[in-house]
Amino acid sequence: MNEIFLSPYNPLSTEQTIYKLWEDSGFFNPDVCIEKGLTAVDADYFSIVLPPPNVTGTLHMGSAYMLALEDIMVRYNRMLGKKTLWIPGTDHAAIATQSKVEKIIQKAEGVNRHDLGREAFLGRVEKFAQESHDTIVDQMKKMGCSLDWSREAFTLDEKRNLAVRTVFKKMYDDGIIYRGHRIVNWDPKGQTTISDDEIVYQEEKTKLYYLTYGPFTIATARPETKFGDKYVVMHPDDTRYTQYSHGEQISLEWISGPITATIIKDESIDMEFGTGVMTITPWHSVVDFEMAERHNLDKEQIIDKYGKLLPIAGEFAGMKIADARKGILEKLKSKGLLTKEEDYVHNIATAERTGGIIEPQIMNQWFIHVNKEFPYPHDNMPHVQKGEMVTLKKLMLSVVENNDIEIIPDRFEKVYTHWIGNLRDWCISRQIWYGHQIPVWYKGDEIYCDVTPPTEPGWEQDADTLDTWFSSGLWSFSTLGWPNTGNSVKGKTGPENDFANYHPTTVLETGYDIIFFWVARMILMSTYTVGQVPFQHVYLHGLVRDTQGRKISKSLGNNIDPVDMIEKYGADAVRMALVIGTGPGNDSKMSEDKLKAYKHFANKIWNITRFVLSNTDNSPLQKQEVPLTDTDQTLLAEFKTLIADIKQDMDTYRFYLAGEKLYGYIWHRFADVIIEESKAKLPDPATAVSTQYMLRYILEKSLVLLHTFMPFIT
RNA sequence: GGGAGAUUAGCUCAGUUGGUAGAGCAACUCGUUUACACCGAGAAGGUCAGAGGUUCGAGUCCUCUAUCUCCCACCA
Repeated sequence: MNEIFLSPYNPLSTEQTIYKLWEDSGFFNPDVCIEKGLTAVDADYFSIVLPPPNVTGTLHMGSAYMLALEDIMVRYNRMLGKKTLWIPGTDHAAIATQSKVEKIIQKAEGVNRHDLGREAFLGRVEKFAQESHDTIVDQMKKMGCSLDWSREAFTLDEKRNLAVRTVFKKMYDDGIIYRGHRIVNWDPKGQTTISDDEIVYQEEKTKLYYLTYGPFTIATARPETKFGDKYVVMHPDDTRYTQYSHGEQISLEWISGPITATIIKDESIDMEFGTGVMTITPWHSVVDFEMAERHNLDKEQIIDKYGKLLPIAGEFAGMKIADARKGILEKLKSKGLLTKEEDYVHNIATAERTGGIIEPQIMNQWFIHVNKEFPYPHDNMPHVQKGEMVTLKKLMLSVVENNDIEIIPDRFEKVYTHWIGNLRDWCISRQIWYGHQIPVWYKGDEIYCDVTPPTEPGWEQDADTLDTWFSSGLWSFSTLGWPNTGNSVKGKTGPENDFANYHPTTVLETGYDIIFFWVARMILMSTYTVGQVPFQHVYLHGLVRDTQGRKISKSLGNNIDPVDMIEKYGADAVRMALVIGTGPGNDSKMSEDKLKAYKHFANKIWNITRFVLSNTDNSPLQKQEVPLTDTDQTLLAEFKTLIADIKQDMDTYRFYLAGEKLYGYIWHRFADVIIEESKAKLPDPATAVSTQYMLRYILEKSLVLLHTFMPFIT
């Protein structure tokens, strides 16, 4: 017996050297496993792409949970003999990373990105991203992740950029991507558009002001936007206003003087709210914009992109809207137009990353058309025929409704389909610098879109970059060699054949909080671009919260660094604590008590091993069958039943159960009962050999089973 | 406004198709037996939120109620 077993288990001193051994072995690379005869060339495959962590700093416990779950799946399938690929990578996270670096340089040097200029600023961002990347990779290795580092990817590297440009061009040619003046979510603070999903609503207590608008009374929470309102809208069935007809013009006195207003009848009006009459501001409200589109009404800009009032506001022009409100109210009051005000609670839209208050604006931006019909060009989707007229929405719905993709837990299928139902065109252009620049060039009125720039002089590239989720959406296939997959052959080894061998990926394992951001976008991109689902199963994990059940956030300062926990309790204990007791889709709380318990378990395993080795080391134990006592036969049969049970749990994604059963068996059955009873049987020549065989068998198999959960100690 | 989830031992949470309630931590008693005190043995602790229903049998299925959490939409 190795004398290492004489002292308690020390994870810190062993984990790093063990990870090194794994890396040197090359077994995380499926090609090496095939070369060395560990995996059959024609074996089934199992593949996962790692949800790439944002290069905005360090990993948190939530990422550690994700890594633990995925490594468990990957090691399990690799041990089953499947060709197993787990691709590592990181995400440039465009706006998140840019705003983080902007904050850093603002604080440290008092400069903003415009002071530095595009090129110099991007240099800073790249340096920051590189440092974050290195930290994150180190953290992933400390967690014991069996990722194939030879295939590492970055959402903004050259290969992924080629994939982005290729998809953009294809969508542009198909009319799926279009440029147009449409209402978008403008963040005056970040000076960029953001998508609907990047909006965070915050409750605000304010006033609802009632204003006299000719013969009507209208209510508004934002008097500063009302300068240009020249349409007054009511429900066609509202009996209070039957004397007014659609299109009728009336003259009235408004904020800056007399105006002519037009009556509009629209069924979207809620007769119950306020007076049942409202004026509209199509340039700065999504709902009003849609109404204006329906009736072909004029739209006028009131607020500029810095959040300041335009000349239409008369003496208030140039003022920030928040500053102007008071003066505007006074003016309304003095003109006798303000009749009533009451307390009002509503939600205001803010930008997730900058906290800026969103001001809807009509702008010329790039969009992905989710409702445009086109003939489906691929012929390998089980429930969509080649040539069938589809939309991106239909594709996204079809694969989940037909179970081409299984979502675990299944209640999220409803969440997903409901979200698709409400989906609007996706605004993909961003006025930030860090990201994939849009592959479109302009010369006067001419537009040129291609994978490569135009060769003639005089063309200028669109300055905007793409929403970070555009490149993330391609992740399942951009990491597998696409678009250079022309010679990709199933059954042949090497990265050039990855697409044929490993796509669709087997499982996407990620947090339920990014089902819309990412899961849906990957489904959109993959079914459209390569005619395959991106993954066959989606396993959604919950959030890891702090001991008080709060969300981990920077402002609360309650982030636990997994590396600190690994140093204190060992990576194996961290993995067990994260995985056990938490089913898919459920949030969990991280407590040090739980970590301590699994560190003790690691030590228990250590001592079990020490006992078994010291009692079987010098025995003539061979691989061949040993005549077993009835007792030992029963014990082994019981153990084999457990293995079958655990295998079933593993196959049905119930890792939390499998881990708990292993824990319970090893500690409270094997150690507390079987080993205790063996102490009487070992010295007896009649039972010694059988007992030794039985102990050794259970120990070795237990370690194998436990390896997926606790790879280092086992 | 729409939807989802939770409510089980003092605390944190498991409990897969309905069949005698489980784990970790904490607390209690005993034990320092040559794998382990990062241990073992034992005992204690729950009308499984409440009410009704289905069933031979319900924490598990159905209905309603209460409380909490989250997601989506966002009304001038």
